[in-house]
Amino acid sequence: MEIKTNVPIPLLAVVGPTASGKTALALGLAQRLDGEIISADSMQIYKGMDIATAKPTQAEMNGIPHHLIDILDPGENFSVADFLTAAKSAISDIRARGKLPIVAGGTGLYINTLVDNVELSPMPAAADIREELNRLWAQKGGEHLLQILEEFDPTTASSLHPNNKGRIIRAIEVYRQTGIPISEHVIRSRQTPSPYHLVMLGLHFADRQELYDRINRRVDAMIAAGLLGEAKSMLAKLPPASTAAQAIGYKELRGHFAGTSSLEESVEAIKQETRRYAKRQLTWFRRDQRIHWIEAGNGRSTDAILAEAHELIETSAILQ
RNA sequence: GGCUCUGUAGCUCAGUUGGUAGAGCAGUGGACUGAAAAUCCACGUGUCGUUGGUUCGAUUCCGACCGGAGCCA
Repeated sequence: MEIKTNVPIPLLAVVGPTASGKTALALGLAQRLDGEIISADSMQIYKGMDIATAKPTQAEMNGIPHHLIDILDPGENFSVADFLTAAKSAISDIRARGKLPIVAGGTGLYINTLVDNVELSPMPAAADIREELNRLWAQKGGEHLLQILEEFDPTTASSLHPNNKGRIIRAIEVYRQTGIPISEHVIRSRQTPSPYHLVMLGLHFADRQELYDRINRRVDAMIAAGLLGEAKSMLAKLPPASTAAQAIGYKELRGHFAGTSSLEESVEAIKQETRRYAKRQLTWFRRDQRIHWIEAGNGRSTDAILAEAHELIETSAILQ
């Protein structure tokens, strides 16, 4: 759905690592600014994945409309492209209602693709090509596929490491389907300027350990809230390769359910994987100079964070 | 109290026939365009327990001391 207007669309983005308090901040802002929330989270998309994804409950949502949460069954596939379509459509609906769209979430790729107004070119699924390339990978290895890629897309080939199977295969797949190198697609996708009057807020922790402590505590709380049961029933019905089965909090419990590792070990693994995930998110968001970082640690209250965020938004004048 | 073993990176441990040391894990930094909670890359200086001695040179050999473990009393 195209948004036809020359007037910039106000858009608020709330980003940060997992367990940093994005949900609470986005909710507070939605209440104050008459907004609606668009979740940019690759796992909260799925129904039933509630505890592991720290999805806000109906009560916590407090009447604020949330978009892109619980829209798919866990076995279904989803991608950035699907996110982009759905998020744009949500924005235009929210605008039509005269409300402020607030995109909040930890999936950096989703956030950036939306906020930068990336236009992905049509790309039909090509399971057969992918399968063939996977076979070739198994037979001849990454160097060989990289050489193939080099022939028609040296730019991408030189930026990929031979071990990076997924990206190499994807790059070849794109060229085979469209006749255009993926590096060229990337350039074309960025030609339309962003229609948004954007304010990006990021939650920051001066002390990394404080974030990690929050993560550790949240995992314990998830266990207390029944993560084991949720994980068991999800894993039972999901194909191991599905996106949903890769959620942190499920895959680490496989060993426990199989009896090959103790519950304690599995819980430690969840904590560790969550910390690593947070670190990757920090790397992703750190490079974005547009983000206004708000200190969320050092014992700052939700109200203080909210007040600072509110002030930043007012000075940005996006709500004119 | 005696004997034996042991003390090296945040952790578990290698190693140096004497020339100041390296793996795994943890951790840190980075990349990222249809699976992104995924995937991939890079990064190892540490009073070699302390202190004396021998030596051109000691983390390495010897002594004492301080931790830890075990056995005997």
